[in-house]
Amino acid sequence: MKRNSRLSGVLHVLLHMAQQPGPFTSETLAKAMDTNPVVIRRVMAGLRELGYVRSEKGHGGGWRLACDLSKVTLRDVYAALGSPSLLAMGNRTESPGCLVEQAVNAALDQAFHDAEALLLSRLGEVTLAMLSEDLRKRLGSRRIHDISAHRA
Amino acid sequence: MKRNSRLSGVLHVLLHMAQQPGPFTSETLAKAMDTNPVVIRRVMAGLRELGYVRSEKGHGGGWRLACDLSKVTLRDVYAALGSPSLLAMGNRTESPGCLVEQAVNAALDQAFHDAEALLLSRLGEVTLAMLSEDLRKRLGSRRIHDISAHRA
DNA sequence: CTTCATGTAACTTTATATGTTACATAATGG
DNA sequence: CCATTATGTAACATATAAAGTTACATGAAG
Repeated sequence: MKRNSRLSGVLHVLLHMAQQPGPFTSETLAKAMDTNPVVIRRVMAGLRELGYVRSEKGHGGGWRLACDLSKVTLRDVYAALGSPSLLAMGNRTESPGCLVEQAVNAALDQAFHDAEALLLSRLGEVTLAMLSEDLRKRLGSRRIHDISAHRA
Repeated sequence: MKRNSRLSGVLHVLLHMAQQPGPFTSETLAKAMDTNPVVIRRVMAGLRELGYVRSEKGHGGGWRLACDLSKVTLRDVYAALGSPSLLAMGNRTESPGCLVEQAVNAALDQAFHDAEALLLSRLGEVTLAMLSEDLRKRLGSRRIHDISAHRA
Protein backbone atom coordinates (compact mmCIF):
# COMPACT_ATOMS: atom_id res chain seq x y z
CA MET A 1 0.00 0.00 0.00
CA LYS A 2 1.19 3.47 -0.83
CA ARG A 3 2.42 5.80 1.87
CA ASN A 4 -0.03 7.60 4.09
CA SER A 5 -3.13 6.15 2.53
CA ARG A 6 -4.80 4.71 5.59
CA LEU A 7 -7.90 6.81 5.27
CA SER A 8 -8.22 5.98 1.62
CA GLY A 9 -7.67 2.31 2.40
CA VAL A 10 -10.15 2.11 5.23
CA LEU A 11 -12.84 3.84 3.23
CA HIS A 12 -12.26 1.37 0.45
CA VAL A 13 -12.79 -1.51 2.84
CA LEU A 14 -15.89 0.00 4.41
CA LEU A 15 -17.46 0.66 1.04
CA HIS A 16 -16.85 -2.87 -0.08
CA MET A 17 -18.45 -4.11 3.12
CA ALA A 18 -21.49 -1.95 2.45
CA GLN A 19 -22.04 -3.68 -0.89
CA GLN A 20 -22.46 -7.21 0.42
CA PRO A 21 -23.63 -8.79 3.63
CA GLY A 22 -20.79 -9.84 5.89
CA PRO A 23 -18.87 -11.11 7.58
CA PHE A 24 -15.52 -10.52 5.92
CA THR A 25 -12.34 -12.08 7.17
CA SER A 26 -9.20 -9.96 7.46
CA GLU A 27 -7.68 -12.19 4.85
CA THR A 28 -10.43 -11.52 2.32
CA LEU A 29 -10.22 -7.79 2.88
CA ALA A 30 -6.43 -7.88 2.74
CA LYS A 31 -6.45 -9.65 -0.60
CA ALA A 32 -8.82 -7.08 -2.04
CA MET A 33 -6.63 -4.29 -0.76
CA ASP A 34 -3.43 -6.03 -1.79
CA THR A 35 -2.01 -5.89 1.70
CA ASN A 36 -1.57 -8.01 4.81
CA PRO A 37 -4.37 -9.25 7.11
CA VAL A 38 -2.56 -7.83 10.14
CA VAL A 39 -2.60 -4.40 8.57
CA ILE A 40 -6.36 -4.70 8.15
CA ARG A 41 -6.82 -5.66 11.80
CA ARG A 42 -4.61 -2.82 12.92
CA VAL A 43 -6.52 -0.23 10.98
CA MET A 44 -9.94 -1.64 11.79
CA ALA A 45 -9.18 -1.66 15.51
CA GLY A 46 -9.80 2.08 15.74
CA LEU A 47 -13.13 1.74 13.98
CA ARG A 48 -14.18 -1.03 16.30
CA GLU A 49 -13.42 1.05 19.39
CA LEU A 50 -15.83 3.68 18.14
CA GLY A 51 -18.46 1.06 17.34
CA TYR A 52 -18.43 1.51 13.57
CA VAL A 53 -17.59 -2.14 12.99
CA ARG A 54 -17.63 -5.34 14.98
CA SER A 55 -15.33 -8.33 14.82
CA GLU A 56 -15.90 -11.94 15.78
CA LYS A 57 -13.49 -14.78 16.24
CA GLY A 58 -13.69 -18.37 15.13
CA HIS A 59 -15.69 -20.12 12.44
CA GLY A 60 -17.97 -17.76 10.57
CA GLY A 61 -16.20 -14.86 12.20
CA GLY A 62 -14.79 -11.72 10.65
CA TRP A 63 -15.75 -8.07 10.28
CA ARG A 64 -19.20 -6.53 9.98
CA LEU A 65 -20.50 -3.02 9.72
CA ALA A 66 -22.15 -1.96 12.96
CA CYS A 67 -23.28 1.58 12.36
CA ASP A 68 -25.78 3.71 10.51
CA LEU A 69 -23.82 4.70 7.42
CA SER A 70 -25.75 7.94 7.17
CA LYS A 71 -24.48 8.98 10.60
CA VAL A 72 -20.77 8.40 10.08
CA THR A 73 -18.73 10.96 8.17
CA LEU A 74 -15.31 10.68 6.61
CA ARG A 75 -14.15 12.91 9.42
CA ASP A 76 -15.35 10.34 11.95
CA VAL A 77 -13.39 7.67 10.14
CA TYR A 78 -10.34 9.91 10.10
CA ALA A 79 -10.70 10.42 13.85
CA ALA A 80 -11.02 6.67 14.35
CA LEU A 81 -7.60 6.29 12.75
CA GLY A 82 -6.15 8.47 15.49
CA SER A 83 -6.33 11.81 13.68
CA PRO A 84 -2.92 11.58 12.03
CA SER A 85 -1.42 14.86 10.91
CA LEU A 86 -3.05 16.18 7.76
CA LEU A 87 -0.31 18.44 6.50
CA ALA A 88 3.01 17.35 5.10
CA MET A 89 4.80 20.45 6.38
CA GLY A 90 5.31 21.76 9.85
CA ASN A 91 7.37 24.20 11.82
CA ARG A 92 11.01 23.61 12.57
CA THR A 93 10.38 24.04 16.28
CA GLU A 94 7.13 24.44 18.15
CA SER A 95 8.15 26.72 21.03
CA PRO A 96 11.13 28.63 19.76
CA GLY A 97 13.12 31.07 21.85
CA CYS A 98 14.19 32.85 18.69
CA LEU A 99 11.90 35.73 17.81
CA VAL A 100 12.55 35.18 14.12
CA GLU A 101 11.23 31.69 14.44
CA GLN A 102 8.23 32.96 16.34
CA ALA A 103 7.39 35.37 13.55
CA VAL A 104 7.70 32.63 10.95
CA ASN A 105 5.64 30.19 12.97
CA ALA A 106 2.88 32.71 13.53
CA ALA A 107 2.48 33.27 9.82
CA LEU A 108 2.63 29.61 8.88
CA ASP A 109 0.47 28.40 11.74
CA GLN A 110 -2.35 30.63 10.63
CA ALA A 111 -2.27 29.28 7.09
CA PHE A 112 -1.81 25.69 8.23
CA HIS A 113 -4.62 25.92 10.72
CA ASP A 114 -7.06 27.34 8.18
CA ALA A 115 -6.27 24.63 5.66
CA GLU A 116 -6.66 21.87 8.24
CA ALA A 117 -9.96 23.30 9.40
CA LEU A 118 -11.30 23.41 5.88
CA LEU A 119 -10.23 19.87 5.16
CA LEU A 120 -11.83 18.55 8.34
CA SER A 121 -14.96 20.48 7.56
CA ARG A 122 -15.17 18.98 4.08
CA LEU A 123 -14.61 15.48 5.43
CA GLY A 124 -17.35 16.13 7.95
CA GLU A 125 -19.84 16.87 5.20
CA VAL A 126 -19.58 13.49 3.54
CA THR A 127 -21.20 10.43 5.10
CA LEU A 128 -20.44 6.82 4.31
CA ALA A 129 -24.00 6.55 3.03
CA MET A 130 -23.33 9.28 0.49
CA LEU A 131 -20.20 7.50 -0.65
CA SER A 132 -22.07 4.23 -0.92
CA GLU A 133 -24.81 5.90 -2.95
CA ASP A 134 -22.22 7.41 -5.27
CA LEU A 135 -20.70 3.97 -5.69
CA ARG A 136 -24.05 2.41 -6.66
CA LYS A 137 -24.42 5.00 -9.38
CA ARG A 138 -20.98 4.18 -10.69
CA LEU A 139 -21.78 0.47 -10.63
CA GLY A 140 -24.73 1.21 -12.89
CA SER A 141 -26.03 -1.87 -14.65
CA ARG A 142 -23.76 -4.32 -12.87
CA ARG A 143 -25.91 -6.20 -10.36
CA ILE A 144 -23.36 -7.34 -7.86
CA HIS A 145 -19.93 -6.18 -6.92
CA ASP A 146 -18.26 -9.16 -5.35
CA ILE A 147 -15.21 -8.31 -3.31
CA SER A 148 -13.64 -11.65 -4.21
CA ALA A 149 -13.44 -10.46 -7.82
CA HIS A 150 -11.45 -7.45 -6.80
CA ARG A 151 -8.83 -5.92 -9.02
CA ALA A 152 -6.85 -2.77 -8.34
CA MET B 1 16.21 19.86 11.50
CA LYS B 2 12.79 18.36 11.96
CA ARG B 3 11.08 16.52 9.16
CA ASN B 4 9.46 18.46 6.36
CA SER B 5 10.30 21.87 7.70
CA ARG B 6 12.08 23.26 4.68
CA LEU B 7 9.67 26.11 4.20
CA SER B 8 9.84 27.03 7.85
CA GLY B 9 13.64 26.78 7.75
CA VAL B 10 14.10 28.86 4.63
CA LEU B 11 11.82 31.59 5.91
CA HIS B 12 13.80 31.67 9.11
CA VAL B 13 17.00 32.20 7.15
CA LEU B 14 15.51 34.86 4.90
CA LEU B 15 14.15 36.79 7.85
CA HIS B 16 17.49 36.75 9.59
CA MET B 17 19.09 38.03 6.43
CA ALA B 18 16.59 40.86 6.26
CA GLN B 19 17.66 42.04 9.71
CA GLN B 20 21.31 42.68 8.93
CA PRO B 21 23.32 43.59 5.85
CA GLY B 22 25.00 40.57 4.25
CA PRO B 23 26.70 38.60 3.13
CA PHE B 24 26.13 35.45 5.17
CA THR B 25 28.14 32.31 4.66
CA SER B 26 26.40 28.97 4.52
CA GLU B 27 28.27 28.07 7.66
CA THR B 28 26.94 31.05 9.60
CA LEU B 29 23.39 30.34 8.50
CA ALA B 30 23.80 26.66 9.22
CA LYS B 31 24.95 27.32 12.77
CA ALA B 32 21.99 29.56 13.42
CA MET B 33 19.65 26.92 12.05
CA ASP B 34 21.46 24.12 13.82
CA THR B 35 22.05 22.23 10.61
CA ASN B 36 24.69 21.61 7.98
CA PRO B 37 26.06 24.17 5.47
CA VAL B 38 25.34 21.84 2.59
CA VAL B 39 21.70 21.70 3.58
CA ILE B 40 21.59 25.49 3.45
CA ARG B 41 23.15 25.55 -0.01
CA ARG B 42 20.76 22.90 -1.23
CA VAL B 43 17.71 24.74 -0.03
CA MET B 44 18.91 28.17 -1.12
CA ALA B 45 19.63 26.92 -4.62
CA GLY B 46 15.95 27.08 -5.54
CA LEU B 47 15.69 30.64 -4.29
CA ARG B 48 18.73 31.67 -6.28
CA GLU B 49 17.28 30.26 -9.49
CA LEU B 50 14.26 32.50 -9.07
CA GLY B 51 16.46 35.49 -8.27
CA TYR B 52 15.37 35.93 -4.67
CA VAL B 53 18.93 35.59 -3.37
CA ARG B 54 22.43 35.74 -4.83
CA SER B 55 25.53 33.83 -3.83
CA GLU B 56 29.19 34.68 -4.28
CA LYS B 57 32.27 32.55 -3.92
CA GLY B 58 35.60 33.31 -2.29
CA HIS B 59 36.66 35.84 0.31
CA GLY B 60 33.83 38.07 1.41
CA GLY B 61 31.42 35.77 -0.36
CA GLY B 62 28.18 34.24 0.86
CA TRP B 63 24.46 34.83 0.49
CA ARG B 64 22.58 38.10 0.00
CA LEU B 65 18.97 38.99 -0.51
CA ALA B 66 18.36 40.08 -4.08
CA CYS B 67 14.67 40.88 -4.25
CA ASP B 68 12.05 43.34 -3.17
CA LEU B 69 10.71 41.70 -0.01
CA SER B 70 7.31 43.28 -0.59
CA LYS B 71 6.99 41.44 -3.89
CA VAL B 72 7.82 37.94 -2.73
CA THR B 73 5.14 35.91 -0.96
CA LEU B 74 5.45 32.78 1.14
CA ARG B 75 3.84 30.99 -1.78
CA ASP B 76 6.71 32.13 -4.02
CA VAL B 77 9.18 30.74 -1.53
CA TYR B 78 7.24 27.50 -1.38
CA ALA B 79 7.36 27.29 -5.17
CA ALA B 80 11.10 27.95 -5.10
CA LEU B 81 11.49 24.84 -2.95
CA GLY B 82 9.95 22.79 -5.73
CA SER B 83 6.33 22.84 -4.54
CA PRO B 84 6.57 19.74 -2.38
CA SER B 85 3.27 18.06 -1.57
CA LEU B 86 1.32 19.92 1.07
CA LEU B 87 -0.86 17.14 2.41
CA ALA B 88 0.27 14.21 4.47
CA MET B 89 -2.41 11.90 3.08
CA GLY B 90 -3.12 10.73 -0.40
CA ASN B 91 -5.04 8.11 -2.31
CA ARG B 92 -4.03 4.50 -2.34
CA THR B 93 -3.94 4.48 -6.11
CA GLU B 94 -4.30 7.34 -8.54
CA SER B 95 -5.99 5.64 -11.48
CA PRO B 96 -7.82 2.69 -10.00
CA GLY B 97 -9.71 0.16 -12.02
CA CYS B 98 -11.87 -0.61 -9.00
CA LEU B 99 -15.07 1.43 -8.95
CA VAL B 100 -15.04 1.45 -5.15
CA GLU B 101 -11.66 3.08 -5.21
CA GLN B 102 -12.89 5.60 -7.76
CA ALA B 103 -15.76 6.59 -5.50
CA VAL B 104 -13.43 7.00 -2.54
CA ASN B 105 -10.90 8.98 -4.52
CA ALA B 106 -13.52 11.32 -5.90
CA ALA B 107 -14.69 12.24 -2.43
CA LEU B 108 -11.22 12.63 -0.97
CA ASP B 109 -9.77 14.46 -3.96
CA GLN B 110 -12.37 17.16 -3.66
CA ALA B 111 -11.61 17.77 -0.01
CA PHE B 112 -7.85 17.55 -0.54
CA HIS B 113 -7.93 19.91 -3.47
CA ASP B 114 -9.92 22.54 -1.60
CA ALA B 115 -7.60 22.44 1.38
CA GLU B 116 -4.50 22.75 -0.79
CA ALA B 117 -6.01 25.66 -2.67
CA LEU B 118 -6.82 27.49 0.53
CA LEU B 119 -3.36 26.93 1.93
CA LEU B 120 -1.69 28.20 -1.23
CA SER B 121 -3.99 31.18 -1.25
CA ARG B 122 -3.11 32.05 2.35
CA LEU B 123 0.60 31.71 1.66
CA GLY B 124 0.15 33.99 -1.33
CA GLU B 125 -1.27 36.73 0.86
CA VAL B 126 1.80 37.08 3.05
CA THR B 127 4.93 38.81 1.74
CA LEU B 128 8.40 38.57 3.20
CA ALA B 129 8.15 42.29 3.95
CA MET B 130 5.09 41.67 6.09
CA LEU B 131 6.91 38.95 7.97
CA SER B 132 9.89 41.19 8.46
CA GLU B 133 7.69 43.99 9.76
CA ASP B 134 6.03 41.60 12.19
CA LEU B 135 9.46 40.56 13.38
CA ARG B 136 10.53 44.14 14.04
CA LYS B 137 7.48 44.60 16.23
CA ARG B 138 8.38 41.47 18.17
CA LEU B 139 11.94 42.68 18.59
CA GLY B 140 10.57 45.81 20.20
CA SER B 141 13.14 47.65 22.25
CA ARG B 142 16.05 45.44 21.25
CA ARG B 143 18.11 47.44 18.75
CA ILE B 144 19.91 44.70 16.91
CA HIS B 145 19.25 41.07 16.32
CA ASP B 146 22.63 39.56 15.53
CA ILE B 147 22.42 36.17 13.87
CA SER B 148 25.66 35.12 15.53
CA ALA B 149 23.90 35.28 18.89
CA HIS B 150 21.28 32.84 17.69
CA ARG B 151 19.63 30.41 20.04
CA ALA B 152 16.84 28.06 19.17
C1' DC C 1 49.23 30.31 -5.07
C1' DT C 2 46.94 30.00 -0.73
C1' DT C 3 42.73 30.74 1.47
C1' DC C 4 37.93 30.89 1.68
C1' DA C 5 33.70 30.49 -0.16
C1' DT C 6 29.99 28.08 -3.00
C1' DG C 7 28.33 23.81 -6.19
C1' DT C 8 27.23 19.28 -6.29
C1' DA C 9 27.39 14.29 -6.38
C1' DA C 10 27.45 10.39 -3.51
C1' DC C 11 26.78 8.42 0.66
C1' DT C 12 24.94 7.76 5.54
C1' DT C 13 21.60 8.45 9.00
C1' DT C 14 17.06 8.84 10.82
C1' DA C 15 12.06 8.76 11.01
C1' DT C 16 7.97 6.63 9.89
C1' DA C 17 4.63 4.09 7.36
C1' DT C 18 3.98 -0.33 5.93
C1' DG C 19 4.57 -5.24 5.77
C1' DT C 20 5.61 -9.79 8.10
C1' DT C 21 6.15 -13.42 11.56
C1' DA C 22 4.92 -15.60 15.65
C1' DC C 23 2.06 -16.75 19.02
C1' DA C 24 -1.91 -15.95 22.32
C1' DT C 25 -6.97 -15.93 22.67
C1' DA C 26 -11.57 -17.17 21.63
C1' DA C 27 -15.44 -19.29 19.12
C1' DT C 28 -17.31 -23.07 16.33
C1' DG C 29 -18.11 -27.79 14.56
C1' DG C 30 -17.27 -32.28 14.73
C1' DC D 1 -12.54 -32.48 24.04
C1' DC D 2 -9.89 -30.90 20.38
C1' DA D 3 -8.91 -29.60 15.71
C1' DT D 4 -10.03 -25.72 12.96
C1' DT D 5 -10.69 -21.00 12.01
C1' DA D 6 -10.83 -16.59 13.14
C1' DT D 7 -9.14 -12.15 15.60
C1' DG D 8 -5.50 -9.57 18.92
C1' DT D 9 -1.14 -8.00 19.42
C1' DA D 10 3.74 -7.65 20.20
C1' DA D 11 7.98 -7.88 17.96
C1' DC D 12 10.59 -7.64 14.04
C1' DA D 13 11.72 -6.46 9.04
C1' DT D 14 11.41 -3.57 4.94
C1' DA D 15 10.80 0.59 2.11
C1' DT D 16 10.90 5.29 1.35
C1' DA D 17 11.99 10.00 1.89
C1' DA D 18 13.92 13.82 4.49
C1' DA D 19 17.88 15.35 6.61
C1' DG D 20 22.63 15.23 7.48
C1' DT D 21 27.56 14.29 6.05
C1' DT D 22 31.73 13.67 3.29
C1' DA D 23 34.51 14.57 -0.51
C1' DC D 24 36.04 17.07 -4.03
C1' DA D 25 35.53 20.49 -7.92
C1' DT D 26 35.10 25.43 -9.06
C1' DG D 27 35.93 30.14 -8.63
C1' DA D 28 37.02 34.68 -6.33
C1' DA D 29 39.97 37.55 -3.24
C1' DG D 30 44.06 38.74 -1.10
